[in-house]
Amino acid sequence: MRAEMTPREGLRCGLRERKKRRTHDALIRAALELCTQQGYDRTTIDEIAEAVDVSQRTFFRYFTTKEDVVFAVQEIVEARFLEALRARPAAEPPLEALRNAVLLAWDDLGQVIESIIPVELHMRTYQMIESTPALVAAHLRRSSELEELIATVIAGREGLDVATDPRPRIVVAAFSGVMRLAGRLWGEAGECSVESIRATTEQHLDGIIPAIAGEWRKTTPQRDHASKPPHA
Amino acid sequence: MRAEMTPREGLRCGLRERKKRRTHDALIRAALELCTQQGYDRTTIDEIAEAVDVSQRTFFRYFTTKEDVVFAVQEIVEARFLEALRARPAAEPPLEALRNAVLLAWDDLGQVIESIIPVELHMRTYQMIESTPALVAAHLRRSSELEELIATVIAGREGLDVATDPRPRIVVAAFSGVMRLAGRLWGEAGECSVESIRATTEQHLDGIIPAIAGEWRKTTPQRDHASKPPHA
DNA sequence: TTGTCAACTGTCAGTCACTGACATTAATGT
DNA sequence: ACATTAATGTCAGTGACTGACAGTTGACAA
Repeated sequence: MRAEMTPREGLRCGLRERKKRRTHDALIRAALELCTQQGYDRTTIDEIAEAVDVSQRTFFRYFTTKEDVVFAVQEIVEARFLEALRARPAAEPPLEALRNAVLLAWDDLGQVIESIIPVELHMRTYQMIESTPALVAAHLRRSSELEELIATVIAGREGLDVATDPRPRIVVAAFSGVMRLAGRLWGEAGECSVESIRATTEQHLDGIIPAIAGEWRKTTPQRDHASKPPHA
Repeated sequence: MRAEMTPREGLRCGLRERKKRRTHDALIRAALELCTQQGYDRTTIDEIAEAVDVSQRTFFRYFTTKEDVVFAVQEIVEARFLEALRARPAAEPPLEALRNAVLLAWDDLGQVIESIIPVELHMRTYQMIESTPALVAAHLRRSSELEELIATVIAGREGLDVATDPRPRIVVAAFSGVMRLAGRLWGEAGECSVESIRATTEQHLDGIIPAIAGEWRKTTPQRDHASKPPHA
């Protein structure tokens, strides 16, 4: 009985494992498809289970809550980000490493999740999350748990201990806050492409230092919003 | 039918209003007392309603969700903070204004909420929130809504528009992230006093700029954790 | 004071997320 | 082929929350 399940293991396993993985992914697909179409709270677990032709009870054996299935894919993306962060050269200062890791994670997001759901569905899911209060709450809580992991990685890079030095947690807190802001603005903009969220993310991350430094009245915003950069 | 209710209105009103306010406050007190004692999810709405001697249905006429009653007092504190922020001299740069406003808000917190519940109960509530996943989620969501208001105030101070300039939202995002971090660490520390949370808050806010600036290896942490400043 | 109106409340039935217990089915190793 | 074990289905139950309707009680005018 393991709720956790590294997506790319269980390849050399028996029929039982394959079947499990199939229903697992089918539940995700059905849930996201239904929820993005009719709305999260207008979609019942019974509907999702019925779409995959399993009992409601079985759904709850794969996902402990209704929210869980929505974030199943996010989990993979997060793992990817952490991986990218750990791979960053030690010379980069913390905020820069975070920035580069997250941009890299966006870049090869497609390959990672396409085997489970279409990327377009994942993007729609992201927007649904941002527009559903209950999911926003869950998303924020998950993010704050992720922050703890990130802070530990940053502390490791700098040879510090999160228990005695508050700085890792502080940068990560600032970083995560800005990440969420970017995600939210992207969701509101209605643009559904991976490029646009990448661009929004980059733009806001690069705005952190100037914004924190203060002295706004004597400087101009670090990016001109009227002239958007071309999508890479 | 108004769920919102400025706490200090309804003084010159009739018996009906007074009665309503009494049950409203009684529900808050009962809920917080029960939840902090036996835990949030081991406390049912029926229990709370029964403690105040009203029906479960009546509870839901005062608070739309079980979470709402937990955050009823927080709402007052938040309003207080916004008020303090608006009163900050225009000369202060954004982050400094935020810092000073939040510290002021902590200072006269006692007077504001003592009429509803004992401050000590409010502090215990804060810790309960931080140690209850469902409440952490709700708290984060509420905070993110508050962020939007704060960003507007900051933008107003600087003569900017949040729709065109991302900097207000960025500072606020960083600020809120750090605020939450401070609150969480305070909760884990077990210290239940107002002074200790004030001190933790101040310390972490003052760490933002140095932490963001990077170059950690060439500098020392801006505060020594071994020698705590005396409680004011 | 009394009667009418509107607001507040209680009761009841129902939905939905979620859980424990137990029986059933199906894959696995021998 | 058979015993073992994991996956699933069924069922009953809890707790948060909602709509509908009926009963009560303050407010206010006659």
